[in-house]
Amino acid sequence: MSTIKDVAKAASCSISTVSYALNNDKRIPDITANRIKQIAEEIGYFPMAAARNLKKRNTDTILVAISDFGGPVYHELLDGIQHQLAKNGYTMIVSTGVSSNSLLKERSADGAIITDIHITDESLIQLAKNFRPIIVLDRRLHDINIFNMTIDNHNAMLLMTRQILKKGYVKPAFVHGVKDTYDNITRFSGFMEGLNEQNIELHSEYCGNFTKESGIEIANYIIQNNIDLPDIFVCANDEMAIGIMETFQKIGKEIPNDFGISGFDDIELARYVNPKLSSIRIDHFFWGKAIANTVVSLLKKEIVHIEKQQGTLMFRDSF
Amino acid sequence: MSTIKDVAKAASCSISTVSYALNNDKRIPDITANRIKQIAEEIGYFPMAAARNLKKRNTDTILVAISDFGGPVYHELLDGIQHQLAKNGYTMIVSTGVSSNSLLKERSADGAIITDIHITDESLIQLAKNFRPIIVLDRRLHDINIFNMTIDNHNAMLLMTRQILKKGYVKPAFVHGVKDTYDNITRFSGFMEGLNEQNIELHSEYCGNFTKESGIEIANYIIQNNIDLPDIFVCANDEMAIGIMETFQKIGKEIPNDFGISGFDDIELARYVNPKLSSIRIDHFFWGKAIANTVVSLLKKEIVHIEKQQGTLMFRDSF
DNA sequence: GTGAAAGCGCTAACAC
DNA sequence: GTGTTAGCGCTTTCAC
Repeated sequence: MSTIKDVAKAASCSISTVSYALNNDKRIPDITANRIKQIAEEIGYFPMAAARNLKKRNTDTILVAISDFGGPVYHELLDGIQHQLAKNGYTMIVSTGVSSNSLLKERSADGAIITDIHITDESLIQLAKNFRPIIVLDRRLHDINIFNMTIDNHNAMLLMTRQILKKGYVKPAFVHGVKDTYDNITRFSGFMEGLNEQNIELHSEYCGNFTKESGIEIANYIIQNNIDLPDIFVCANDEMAIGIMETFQKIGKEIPNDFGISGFDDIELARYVNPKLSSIRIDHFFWGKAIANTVVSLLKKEIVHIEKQQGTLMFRDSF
Repeated sequence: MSTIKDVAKAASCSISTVSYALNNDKRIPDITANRIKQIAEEIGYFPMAAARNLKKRNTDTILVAISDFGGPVYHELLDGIQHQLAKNGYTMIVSTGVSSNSLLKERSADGAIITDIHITDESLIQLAKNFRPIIVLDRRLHDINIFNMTIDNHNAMLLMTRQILKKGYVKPAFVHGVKDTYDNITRFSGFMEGLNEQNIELHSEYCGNFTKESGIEIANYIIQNNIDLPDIFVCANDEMAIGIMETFQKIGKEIPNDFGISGFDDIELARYVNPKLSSIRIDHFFWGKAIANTVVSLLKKEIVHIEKQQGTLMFRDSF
């Protein structure tokens, strides 16, 4: 492995000159700089991140911590973040699980974007004591170094609920995801506000965990216990909705004749299930770019204005 | 930000003692070690990666470079890799686009797993001059520091083709993905071997780029130019197959009555389209774990035995 | 315009 | 069992 010393030796100059040349310091004339760059290239020299980071006390890297790579929701978000970060000269690294914690604590990145329910609020607040900025997408935290960029779940769900009630549904059920998560709480509150506006009572509620499997379990539970059906299931996300749909269809129920159903996220599958699932679409690519811009601005100590990301109602055939 | 010096001061000992204690050196008695750990905890000290990496000349991190986060194929693979890497005390970071190149050149990781068609063979071979190990999943490269862990596309496609021909299809077309990629070349060669075994001629071939959109374009091209249809489209992946299916169905074609179709990868959608798409399933989670194990062994300088990952034929309703 | 040298935060060889 | 110290590869201040 070649170091800056090797380049200096080959170019018969000092290491500081090499460093200046490679970092485009204007003090070095172009002729010299180009010669040095050429030699560095020939030798196959590239500055080592660890050394540069240690000296400069920054990494030009942003960490994105996600819950897992399994969900269908992250792709566009990550692509959007990467796109915009690259434009601004930052490197994006993505991690899950225990890796995220190590990377954060070891300060392997200058900033962090968190959407990982496994990382506790406490650990984030602890981290924020000497790490900034932290952008959280999946919760609301109040700390000088933490910035909340969330989806306006409440509003989107309120609008959706209004449309549902307008269609004449009067026995609505809510299907929760992981109960104490930001997404679930705010989606539920938007739904309840919609119900209250029309003085409609909540018919029933079920608790899943945002997975299709939990939707299947809920449906089976209802079927096996012969529980009175709502006339519409309003679900905290698409995956649970799809699980419920498929399970009821297996025993011959017809949607939306026997009951309606709605989702949230507008995953690709929503357009493939039969009937097509009505849902709420978030432009994740756009949102990702906005998040990246915010991190970059924050890193530059600029003043930022943060708005909740709005959703678009996608009416299809499921209610 | 607290450093090892702060801990040393607080514990009234030298920084080396702190370092030893925190790294569980047996020379430090448990009582002392625990006291120091406790103090470090209170102070909120955590070793800085850049400093440790610089000194130790390794990062305990593995980089996974992928083409993008958009495809449906990577999730399980990444989860599998992360799972097994974490078990062995390694941190996984994932990157795309230009980020991958920087991270690699700057030696931000000890090893790399590459499945990114945007990274050229040349740059990989260049990198391999002083970086090891590099595991490539999407090509075959011969270099002392590069290890090829690929899917046995040829064999899987050969087996699939045999079954197709056994069903009586005689006018088979092949739908290419990005033409000079390893996956496309080997899938095509397996297909051709199957044809040759039975002396069946290739009816026609089309060239897409592994996306659903390219499948749609191909189908539209065929329709608009009124081209003679094959009796089966053998596609280099599911997404193109689904694009083709949907486009022909829009003009009233029925599958598999009017023609058959097959895919590769067995993405989740394959089971949701109508008719359900026959495809070739790769156990990506398992494969990911195998890849991680290989990297870890390589890093420990152990001898590794690498086998191509086999696929499973999933016969459904599309031919 | 260029070079010498300090020092970032750590680990580990060496001394005691 | 603990402390002193060199040095990893860079950037940057300061001197010339």
